[in-house]
Amino acid sequence: MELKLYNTLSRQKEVFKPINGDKVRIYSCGPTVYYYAHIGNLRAYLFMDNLRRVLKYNGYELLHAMNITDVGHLVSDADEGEDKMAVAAKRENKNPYEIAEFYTNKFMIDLDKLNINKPEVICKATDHIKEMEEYVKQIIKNGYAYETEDTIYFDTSKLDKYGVLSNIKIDEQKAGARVDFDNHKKNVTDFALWIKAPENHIMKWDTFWGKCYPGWHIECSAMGRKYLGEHFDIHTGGIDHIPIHHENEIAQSKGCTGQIPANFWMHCEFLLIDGGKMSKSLNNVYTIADLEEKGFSAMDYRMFNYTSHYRNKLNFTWDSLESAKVALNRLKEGYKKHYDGKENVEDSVINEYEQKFNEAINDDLNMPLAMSVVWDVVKNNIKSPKFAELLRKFDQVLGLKLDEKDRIELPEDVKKLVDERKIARENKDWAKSDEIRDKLVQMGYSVKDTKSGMEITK
RNA sequence: GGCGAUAUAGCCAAGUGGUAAGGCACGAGUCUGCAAAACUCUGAUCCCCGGUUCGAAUCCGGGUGUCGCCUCCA
Repeated sequence: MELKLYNTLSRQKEVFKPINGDKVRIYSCGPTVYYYAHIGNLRAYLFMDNLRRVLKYNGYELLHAMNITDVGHLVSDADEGEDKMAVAAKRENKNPYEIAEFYTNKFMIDLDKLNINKPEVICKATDHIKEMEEYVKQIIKNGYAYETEDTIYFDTSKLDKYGVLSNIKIDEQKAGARVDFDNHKKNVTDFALWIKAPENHIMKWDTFWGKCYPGWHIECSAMGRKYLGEHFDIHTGGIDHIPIHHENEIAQSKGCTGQIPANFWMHCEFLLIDGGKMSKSLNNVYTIADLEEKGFSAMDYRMFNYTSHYRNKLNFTWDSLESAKVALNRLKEGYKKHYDGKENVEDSVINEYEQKFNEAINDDLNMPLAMSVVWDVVKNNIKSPKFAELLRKFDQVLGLKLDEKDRIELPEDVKKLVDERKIARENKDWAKSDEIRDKLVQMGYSVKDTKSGMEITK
C-alpha cells in the first residue's frame, strides 16, 4: 500500500519512496540535555517513534540517527547571554559533561517508559567536534562563509534562496524583533558556524581557528552526513525548528555538499497546556515524573497522544489525560476478552479491519483515525483470538503493550490484607471485607472485585 | 508590524465536496452483598455573514475569536 507523508518542504502530502531500495535513512533532532524533558518535548519523540513503527510496518528497514546536544548554545548570535549547559552546570555545581550525562540518562529512561524505540544511532555532539570542523572547513572552502573578529558566519546571501522551508520573507520581518543584531554580520539571516571561545567559556576545543566551540546548527549537519550520507530520506523535528534550525541546516548543507540533505522534512506540532503554551511562569512545564506523581503512567500519556494528529496542536489537560488512562485500560480489557474468546471470525472481516487500519496510518500517520478502527475491533461482539492476533499486529504500530498486564509488586503487608479479605469474602463476612477494603484504599490502593477475583491497583 | 495555524457535541478530537469517526465525562440500564470495574443504550448540522455548486463542516470572499512564531525552545 502507498504510504503518504506530509513534507514541510512542499507543504503537501507526498508518496514516500526511499532513495535506496527498502532502507530508510532518518535523522531526528534530539534533545539538548540541560534539564529534564517535559511532556511537550516528549510528544516530538512519540511522533518520531510513530514514524519509525509505521515505516517498519510497511516493511522498511531503518537506519535512524538522533543527536544528543550536549554543547551549550548561546542565547543569540551576538556573543551575549549564557550558554544553557553552562547555566545548568552552575545551577547544579557540576561540570557540563556531568550535566549532559545525567540528563541524557533521564531522557533515555523517559523513552523507555514511553515505549519509544530508540534510533539505531544516538550520537553526542561533543563526540563529533572533528566532523563539525571538517564540515565548516568545507563550507569556507566553497566560499559560503566569512570571518569576523571572533566568529565565522555563514553567508546566506550566497545561496540562490534562503528560507525554503518557512517561506520567510526577510524584509517583512519586524525590525524590532531582531534583537541582538550583530553589526559584524553581513545579512540578518547569517548565522554563526564557528565561534572563538572567550577565556571563561567552559566548553571549548582546539581547532583550526584556535580555541573554539561550534555554532548552533552545525552538529546536525555534520552527524547527519557521517551516519546517513549527504542525501537521506527523512529529517524530523519539532515545528519550532522550521524557521531557524532546519533552515540553517539546509543552508549549511547547500554550502557544503551542494544539496538539501533530506527529501522529506517532517515536523511535529506543539503540545499546549490548558489551551496555551507551557511556560515556567505558569508552572505547567510537566515531566513524566509529574504525571507519575498524580497517578498516571507514561503509557497513559502515549495513549493520550493518539487522540490527535501529529501536525495539529494537542491540548493537554489533566482531564484529557485521565480519559486516556481510562481508555487504555478498557482497550487492554477488550483485548483480553478477545484473547480468551472461543469464537471464530471470517478472514474477510479481519482483512477489512486491517485494510482500514493500514489506510489510516499510511495517510500521514493518522492515528486518531487508526484508533477508531482499533476500537471497532475491540468492541466487536464476537470474541475471537483472531481479533486478539489482529490487535497484536496493530500494536506493532501503537506500541501500547496491549498484551501486557500492568503488574505491580504488592508489599507484604498489602498481600496479607488481600488474603484476609479473600477469606472474609468466602465466608460472606461483608463487614470485614469492607473494612479491609477501606484500609487498602487508605493505603493508596483501589480494589476491584471481578469474576476472576480481586484486582488491586495503586 | 510580518508570517503561520486553528475555530466540529461538556472535554480530548478525526473527517477537506455527497447528508457528522473514535475516546472520555454526563444520564439511563444490566451485573453485583455493597462499592468500584465491566457491559449496553443515549448526544452535535460543524464560530458568524455572503458566494460557488444539484449538493459544503469540507471550496472562495469578508468578519470575529483563539493559539503559535518572528530571541533558545520538541
